Amino acid sequence: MNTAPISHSADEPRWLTAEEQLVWRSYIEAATLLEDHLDRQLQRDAGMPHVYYGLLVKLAESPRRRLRMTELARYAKITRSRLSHAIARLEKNGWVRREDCPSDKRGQFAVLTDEGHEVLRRTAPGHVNAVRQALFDRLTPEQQKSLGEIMRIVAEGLQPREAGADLPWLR
Amino acid sequence: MNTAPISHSADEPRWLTAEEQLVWRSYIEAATLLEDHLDRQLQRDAGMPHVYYGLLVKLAESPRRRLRMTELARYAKITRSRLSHAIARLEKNGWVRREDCPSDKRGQFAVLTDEGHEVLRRTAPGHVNAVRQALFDRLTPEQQKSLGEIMRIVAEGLQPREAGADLPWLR
DNA sequence: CAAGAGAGATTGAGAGTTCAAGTACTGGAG
DNA sequence: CTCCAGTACTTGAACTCTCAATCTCTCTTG
Repeated sequence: MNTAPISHSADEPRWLTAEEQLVWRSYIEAATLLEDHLDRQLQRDAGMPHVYYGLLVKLAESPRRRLRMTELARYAKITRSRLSHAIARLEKNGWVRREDCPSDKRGQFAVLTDEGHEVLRRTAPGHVNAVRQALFDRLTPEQQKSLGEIMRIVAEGLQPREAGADLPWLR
Repeated sequence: MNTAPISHSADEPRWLTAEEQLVWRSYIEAATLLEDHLDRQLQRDAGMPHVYYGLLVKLAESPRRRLRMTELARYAKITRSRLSHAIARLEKNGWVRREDCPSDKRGQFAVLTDEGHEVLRRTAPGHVNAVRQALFDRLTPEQQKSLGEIMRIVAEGLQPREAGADLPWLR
């Protein structure tokens, strides 16, 4: 049975094939479910959404537990605006503190407080466990490796671009 | 050099290995960047976030372009509450209309309007293009296949569970 | 058939995110 | 030194999402 010819004329979009649609659908579903799952887990056990938790982790891994706002935003792949709001909230919780940058009066450091570090220490095991259960425990080593490669490629493709706008790294 | 033995005692959490951390990091980054990218693309070109677009697509694919609220929520992997708010917004735009279910007075159908269908027709090419550019064009056929399998597994693992709470399918 | 458990959907308030605009400062060109 | 384009960060408003009710209706059970 011949269906319409696959002519990729200039304005005829290249629709997703049936297989591609399945892949895409699976991706969307898993990504949605996973993010929701982790958000719930962390909201319940640590009192913050997944993104916020990630910010604390980045800070904990940084020298002197501090990072410039822009840098932290870049690492976390979020906008500066979003980060400002997030840090404001975390500051209210006493988990992060802001500090002026001595060498650049415009600059701010986000600094993980001892209290913030303690929250991480207490909740990290539960979180790792959730990630394992949802992802790693279900995949073969080959699949894990493959997933890493794939996501690295995708992330790279959407990354930095040259500077510009409010989001040097986004678009 | 011997580091601490890898004893998985009951309360000692199984931390992620270095490789696992890299995979997880890549996943988070790619997922964040991708969702943001598509949200921007669709907000700009179609005037709605990615999730809302997905809702219209599901409706368009359904018989008589309609779906019960709960069913639509289940397909889209979101809570009923979220869906209610979303449909309210889409209704304001004139892209969706609600209809009572004749056989169950509690039930509601979300129905795609002609206007809604037209929005999809107009914006689908650009969206498919964005998805291709960000994902499919960068992956080999094997990687695409692999990604599909992986995400299917993950989604399945977080899926339904038995009935209960507000989210029969989410935990 | 009355009672009550449970399903289907919505609501409102609080929390988080986006977008566009604003403030404060830096660094290089003239 | 002065300008000023560009960088660093914040802000407020509009929008979206979550969570805990709430409301209506269905269905089972005694």
